[in-house]
Amino acid sequence: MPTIIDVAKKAGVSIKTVSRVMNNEARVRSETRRKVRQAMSDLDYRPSAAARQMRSGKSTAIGMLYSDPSSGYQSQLNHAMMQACSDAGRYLTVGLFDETKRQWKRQLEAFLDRTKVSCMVLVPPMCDSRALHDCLAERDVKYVLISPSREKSGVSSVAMDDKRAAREITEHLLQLGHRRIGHIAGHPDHAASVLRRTGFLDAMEAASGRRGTGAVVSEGRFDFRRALEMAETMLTAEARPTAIFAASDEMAAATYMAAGRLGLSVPRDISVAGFDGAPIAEIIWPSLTTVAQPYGGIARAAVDILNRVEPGEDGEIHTEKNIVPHNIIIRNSCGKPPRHLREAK
Amino acid sequence: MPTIIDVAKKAGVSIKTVSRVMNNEARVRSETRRKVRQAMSDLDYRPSAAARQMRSGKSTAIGMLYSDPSSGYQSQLNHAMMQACSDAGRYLTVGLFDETKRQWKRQLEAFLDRTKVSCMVLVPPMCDSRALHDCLAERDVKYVLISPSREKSGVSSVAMDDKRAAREITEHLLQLGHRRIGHIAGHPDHAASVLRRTGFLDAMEAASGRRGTGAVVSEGRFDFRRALEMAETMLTAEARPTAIFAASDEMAAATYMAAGRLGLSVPRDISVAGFDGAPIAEIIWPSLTTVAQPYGGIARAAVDILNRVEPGEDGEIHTEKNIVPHNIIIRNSCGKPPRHLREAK
DNA sequence: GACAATGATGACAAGGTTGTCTTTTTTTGC
DNA sequence: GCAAAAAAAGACAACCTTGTCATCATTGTC
Repeated sequence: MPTIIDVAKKAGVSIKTVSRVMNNEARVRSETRRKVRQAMSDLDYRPSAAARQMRSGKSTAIGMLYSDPSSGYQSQLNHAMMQACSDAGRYLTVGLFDETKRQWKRQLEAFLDRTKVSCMVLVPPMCDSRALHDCLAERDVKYVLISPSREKSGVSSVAMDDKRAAREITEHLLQLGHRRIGHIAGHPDHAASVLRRTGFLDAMEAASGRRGTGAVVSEGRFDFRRALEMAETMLTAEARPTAIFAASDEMAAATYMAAGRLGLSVPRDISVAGFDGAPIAEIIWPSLTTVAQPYGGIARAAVDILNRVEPGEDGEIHTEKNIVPHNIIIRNSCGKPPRHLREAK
Repeated sequence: MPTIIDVAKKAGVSIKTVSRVMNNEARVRSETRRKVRQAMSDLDYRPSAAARQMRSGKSTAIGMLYSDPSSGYQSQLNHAMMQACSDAGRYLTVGLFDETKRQWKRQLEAFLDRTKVSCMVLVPPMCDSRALHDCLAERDVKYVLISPSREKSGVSSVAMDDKRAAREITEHLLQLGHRRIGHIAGHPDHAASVLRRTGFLDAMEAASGRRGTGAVVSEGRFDFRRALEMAETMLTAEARPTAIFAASDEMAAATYMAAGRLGLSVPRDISVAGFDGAPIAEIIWPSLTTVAQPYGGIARAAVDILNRVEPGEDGEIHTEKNIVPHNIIIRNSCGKPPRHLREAK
């Protein structure tokens, strides 16, 4: 493996100059810079993370805390972050973190001491903890929030537009001819749940001209069993909806099960749409129309922001709120409403 | 943060001696060893990973390759490994790895060069790739296999006993009074599928006295839709089974759905058991009786082996095949067979 | 044309650990 | 009780990078 010394020899400069070029310091002639860059790529040189960390006391890795292993959201994001870091030539260091425990602060400090990370990505629900923010600020760690419930001044964030996605998938159902649509909402404490519900209601209002018309909302709270009950209630009601939009793919799967119990076929008798783009959406049958969370885009944006944060570093951090575009994935779970239930426009 | 120098001063010895104690080298008097250990814990000293890596050119982290992000198995194991490493005071460095791509070897070498890991954990399906083994051996990387299809001499492995677990959960169904039991098997290429099917058939044979009696096996191949079809076929057959044991929790969920469509209630009309202990098993309703893969135990055992491999290192590696005990989780998806379908003992 | 100011580059130390070699202490054998 | 051998402990360099300070070259000013 070539070292900085090899590069310096090859470029005919001192090692310090190579260091300057690597770190984008000023005061290097562009001609020299070019020579050094050339030598670096010729030798396929990669700086030693260990040596850098030793000198500066900081790791170049990006830190990420991870609380709930069973959460599909966190593991998907984890994977996307690994990919994004890898693509950007950086590393991801994940730490297990239980924010509900008393000693969370010690746990966090141990993580920071051991890994020496100087920049982090905060995911829900940790990204909303004020105490966590304070702790990181105190130790001078830069961070980016992913899908926070509320923005924080001076801190960049990355998120998808939940409200708009919910509106769009509802519009898809409306376009198919559905006029009476149920929504199984997530847990009201999650910011995303509220946004999705609002997007749904907005679309219904735009279609009917009046808020609430044709919309049936119940709280599934991201809980399979509860969603199962809610869906059963909806589907046995007098004027049952012809489509159900669930705020998560799991709850959509529960809706499938409720439909199955009642002898209703998806999508012939009842259309179902989900949200998340979870693996289960592809797995279950018929495959589920859903909103794919742009995990990859979110992760790339987060890494990108952290990459740009470093160089400036003179206090003037450019804060941004990044909205990553999502995708509606049309699969086989939505069709036209059954003829006898179609309402006049 | 205290350094090795602080420890040496506190213990009244040279830094080299502290280093010797840390690395469990011979030639240190037990009295001295004690003093140093005391000083280390008094100061809450942690060696700097960066400095160590710089000196030795090797990272102390444990490497792990990760291919399929949507695989619940891999993400569960990933989490368990993080936990186990954290408990053992080590780090986990994961790399994304696509063994189907042509340039997998370059990808692997880049991973090794960049991370400098000297010991790794190989998970299915990578752990069965002979080429991968050769590549690691060539670069002198120690590794442990997790649930390999076949053992490799000179390499330790960790696994659960799939056959026995399948036998046990089948026995549970037999004890409840079921005599005609269906099995939806996994993909025949997976070693685990074959073991689970064998365990099932063994239990059925032990109960009935003849191989195959009362057993209905079909191949679900770990595919939701296929499992749905298989379950439907089983449940509409003339002499339908009163219980179905699926080789994965997902396929068990498909069985729930098939039952729902046919108007059968779980567990009143049909008992269902799964395998894996996936999050979905807790989520769906009724909650699923299943075999919990001992992810935590497997990860701990793997880390443990790697911890012990290092010190010896004098060629004589103690190879072991480690079987980690599993747990059958009894939930609410299995009951007695419906009265009219019970057969005489 | 001499001097200062600025820009570009280099020499060297430091950071925490371990390998090599050396020195000191203890044990063994007579 | 002494020499030799073995065990225990230490001194010092090396690993690769970056910060500090010094040096050299160029430009601008009077």
